[in-house]
Amino acid sequence: MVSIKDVARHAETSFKTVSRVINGDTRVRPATRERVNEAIQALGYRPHSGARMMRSARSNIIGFLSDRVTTQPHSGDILRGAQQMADAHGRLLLLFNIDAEAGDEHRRRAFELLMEQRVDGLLYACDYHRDVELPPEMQQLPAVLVNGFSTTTALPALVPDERLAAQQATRLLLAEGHRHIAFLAPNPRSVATPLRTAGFHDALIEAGLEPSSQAIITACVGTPGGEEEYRVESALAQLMSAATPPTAILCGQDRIALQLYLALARRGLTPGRDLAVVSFDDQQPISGALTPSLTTMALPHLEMGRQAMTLLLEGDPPPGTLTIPFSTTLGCSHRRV
Amino acid sequence: MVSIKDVARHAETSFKTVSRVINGDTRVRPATRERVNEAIQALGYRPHSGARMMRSARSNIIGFLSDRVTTQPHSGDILRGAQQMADAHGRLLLLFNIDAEAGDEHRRRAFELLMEQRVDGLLYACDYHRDVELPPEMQQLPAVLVNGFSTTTALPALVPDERLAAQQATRLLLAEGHRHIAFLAPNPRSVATPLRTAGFHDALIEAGLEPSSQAIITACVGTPGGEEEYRVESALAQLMSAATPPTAILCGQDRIALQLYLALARRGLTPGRDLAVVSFDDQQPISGALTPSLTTMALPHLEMGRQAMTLLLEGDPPPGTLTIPFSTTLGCSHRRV
DNA sequence: ATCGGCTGTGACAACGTTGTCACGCTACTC
DNA sequence: GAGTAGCGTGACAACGTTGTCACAGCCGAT
Repeated sequence: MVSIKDVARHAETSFKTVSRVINGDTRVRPATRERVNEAIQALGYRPHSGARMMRSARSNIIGFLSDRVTTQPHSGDILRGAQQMADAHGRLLLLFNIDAEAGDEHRRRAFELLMEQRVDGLLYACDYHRDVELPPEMQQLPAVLVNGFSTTTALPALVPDERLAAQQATRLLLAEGHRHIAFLAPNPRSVATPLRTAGFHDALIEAGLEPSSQAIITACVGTPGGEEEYRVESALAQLMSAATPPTAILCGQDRIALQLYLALARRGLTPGRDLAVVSFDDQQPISGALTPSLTTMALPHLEMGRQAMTLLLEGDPPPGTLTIPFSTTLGCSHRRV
Repeated sequence: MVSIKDVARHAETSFKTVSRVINGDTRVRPATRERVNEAIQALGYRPHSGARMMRSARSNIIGFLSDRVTTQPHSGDILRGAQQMADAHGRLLLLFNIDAEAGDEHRRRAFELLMEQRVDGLLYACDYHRDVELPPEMQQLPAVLVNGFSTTTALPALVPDERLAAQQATRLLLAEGHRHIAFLAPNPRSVATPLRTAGFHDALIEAGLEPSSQAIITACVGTPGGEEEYRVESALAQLMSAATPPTAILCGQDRIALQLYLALARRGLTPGRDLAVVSFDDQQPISGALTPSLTTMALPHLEMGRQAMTLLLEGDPPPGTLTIPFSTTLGCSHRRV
């Protein structure tokens, strides 16, 4: 491998001057600088990050520890956002993904390996919004938690603003004139569920409606096997047979919306025409394929990844949880009946 | 930061002996080894990868250059698989994701940055199965291409076996007794489309059927805007109004299957009961939410990631393209009418 | 003419680690 | 009892880079 000394020899100067050129030191005569740059080109010289690291005690590498990320579809957007901002700051991302099956000691080892690489900071990303128990040693370096929060550690954390999103989604339906809105709630064990329910309530109260008069049905439950089971067909049957059936349905997840689309189709009903539908998540494979197009609150995964990295690199992030708003993906499904 | 010399001082030995202990050299007296290990624990010593790198000219890091991976849902499984095997071999993954918007010079820079980190090898992952133009400098180090192939470079490559998968999927339907099978083909501009079509033909011929008598309809076309447009509703109408309507439909993509489910529901038809349906990809958000459960040929993304990394680390992979079989996700939708 | 400061350059040490070589000690062979 | 082999250990150099310091040459101010 060609080193800085080879370049110096080729450019007929000292290797120190080459170092200066590489690091943009202004105190190099233009002619010398030119010679050095030519030599670098000619020899295909690449600075050795290891040696740099040793001298400067910085690696320009950020560790990305992901807790089952990429298991859930599209949560990889966190990674993508983080990568974008890391790149913008001239950093690289060292990835370590912990699979669901892996135990705590695996996570500890992952952390250890990243530390050996002398990463300058750490992002810890969760696959879905949840409370995560972090090993205390994680406080040894600047770290930001993404898509999760930690009650045991005082780390800055970024989570999606579930409550606000639910409020916004409900407002969309209220603005279309709906007064009977049902909520098909996701898995009650999910952190997001009570928050989305609360946001639903917020909007109703704001509109002068009585939350208790609106139907909330749990449409997804976890099975003992860890799988999730959906009960949308029966929920819809229950809703439609009520004294005053809803004219709009807020789905707690795109998967629920998908099932609702199917259940409606079986009844000869079309979302956005016979019944308004709004959903959460904006999972592309679903939201991009449903017709009529689904109006859904898009999880800000990309944005969280970007902001987390920015926070880590620019800010001196205060401990505490920051909420990031969803964005609204407007389709036709929420339109006025 | 605590160094090897601090450990040596604490263990009352030379720093060289500490180095031996760390590197598992057997020629260290057990008592000494014990002392050293205690010192390492006590001081929280972590070897400095940069220094190691400099001495050994190896980084134990594999570069993962991804061409828009994580843009497509679930292609992140390639990353996950690669990570699994890298970990199993004691390597770390340095990620660089190139977004769709980015130009060629961005990719070149990404490569350059990975080289500066002295990665021991490189995985180049595509978001979907396609031909990819690679910069020639990529041949400077061991590299494997995943989910794509390169006609301009002689690199080992791994791609999903589209043709075989289509044949297997079709066989499933034939085994259920179907003799009239339609194929709703994906975007004709996709590399997978002709291969899946060929596999469909293979199975028909194998079963003594005349391919030309089976309907093939393109159900997805690219729009000038880069988006994809689905035409499943009209395709189904066309199929069902034919003289001999199909009793089974092979969908070229899960997204098509999703639309087919909806179109069938509108007609009061149920997949797996009134009409057999088999699909490709196994995109979790769709395949996990459709009822009746979808029978679909699962893209071997995880497996490709694993094998690519294994090839890179263990084998001396020969140039050329290797095909990896899909796995079959059995649902109810392919069942006998 | 002398001095002080600025500019461009280079010599040298240091970062933390591993490879090479050599040393002293023990245990075995003849 | 001398020679030899091997084991455990340490001294030292080297990896490629940057930080510190010094020096030579030039300029303008005194």
